Amino acid sequence: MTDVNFKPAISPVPREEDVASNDPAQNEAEDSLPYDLIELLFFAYKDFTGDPDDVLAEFEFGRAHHRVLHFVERNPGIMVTDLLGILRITKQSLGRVLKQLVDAGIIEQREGLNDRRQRLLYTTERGHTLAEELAHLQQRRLERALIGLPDGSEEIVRQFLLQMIDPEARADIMRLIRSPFPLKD
Amino acid sequence: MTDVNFKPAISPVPREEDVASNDPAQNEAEDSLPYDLIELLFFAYKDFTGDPDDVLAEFEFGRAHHRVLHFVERNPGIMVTDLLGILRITKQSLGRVLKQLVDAGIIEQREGLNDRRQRLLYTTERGHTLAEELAHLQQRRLERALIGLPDGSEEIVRQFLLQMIDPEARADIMRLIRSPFPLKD
DNA sequence: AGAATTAAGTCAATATGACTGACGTAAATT
DNA sequence: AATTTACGTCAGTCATATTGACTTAATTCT
Repeated sequence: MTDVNFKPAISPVPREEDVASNDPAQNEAEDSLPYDLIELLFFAYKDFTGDPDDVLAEFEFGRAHHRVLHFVERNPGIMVTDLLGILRITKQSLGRVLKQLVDAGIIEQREGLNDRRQRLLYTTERGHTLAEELAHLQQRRLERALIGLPDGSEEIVRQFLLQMIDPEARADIMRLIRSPFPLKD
Repeated sequence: MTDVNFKPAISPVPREEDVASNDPAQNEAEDSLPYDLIELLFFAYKDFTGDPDDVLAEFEFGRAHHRVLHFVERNPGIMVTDLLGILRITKQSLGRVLKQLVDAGIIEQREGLNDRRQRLLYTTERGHTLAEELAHLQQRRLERALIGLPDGSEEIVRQFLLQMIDPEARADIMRLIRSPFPLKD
């Protein structure tokens, strides 16, 4: 395993296909769009989730707990099934995380009024406080990111993000985002 | 475990602190910024990484492989140490993923010319092709997300994303993003 | 020339968050 | 009465990350 032969490094030579044509218009066609946006999005998202991660680490919670807490906070009384649908994870994955949140007194389960099979999810006071703290961290970062940008930028960013989402999913997500209260009953 | 008592659900009642004042200006102060941007970003990023994930799954690779491939593609001849710095992961985490990429003929290691301890990283032809395919998927999604937005929106989004990143890290990332070639030598 | 540092890799153990598939129970619906 | 739904659970697996310690080889510092 130690006697692998490494070739000596070559000084990086542009690949044939990467050699730019002298006609700028021709390059635009293939390369018009921003390699750099890919990387900015990567780093931006990392820092965006980093703020909550730091707070949650003190509770020995991770990002999975944050997602659950967030959507329960935003959709009080949500059914387990609907939460699974939003997060696109399996019952088993949710199970462990949810149990820990309930045990920690962050989330509360209540029997459905009409349907006693349901265990509707609510944040406790403590959970509500934590959820707010985390949301504020992320809102502050979003505010900072919009500083100095021209009027209307927030709406542009909103539209941009919405159009990043698979078209089929947009309507559902729009509804989810606006609705203060559960999706079905 | 089965004999837990669930309280009956309460119909969700707004919390005291959440009851909106009749003065809209007062609400703006606390709640000015978009809860919905948080969620849009969550769903947008999920779909954004979903495209490459699907392709990579055919190779039995995951997102970790994508990140490594991407930054090697963009920084040919990068040192392992520098790659660790970019990804902010440990040597051990990188180790396994990198080995799999090398074994699969996606990434190539070459001994440094000046420093023979280095195993500089390059994509192979195959790796280059795969990296391009993945980048194009993401670029296409970014293009679609910018459709119908006013002129200058791309620059606004770029600025927004940059400002989402921790200020201390921005300069480094800017340099990384522009530089076609390694950071040090 | 010898000591210290750096680049890279490795071993071992662990944690988190996800997965599949199967099964069970209670309650609601048909 | 039969079927479906909501929820939970058991058992096993996988991918990606972690920490800490240690090794080897090569370079740099004094």
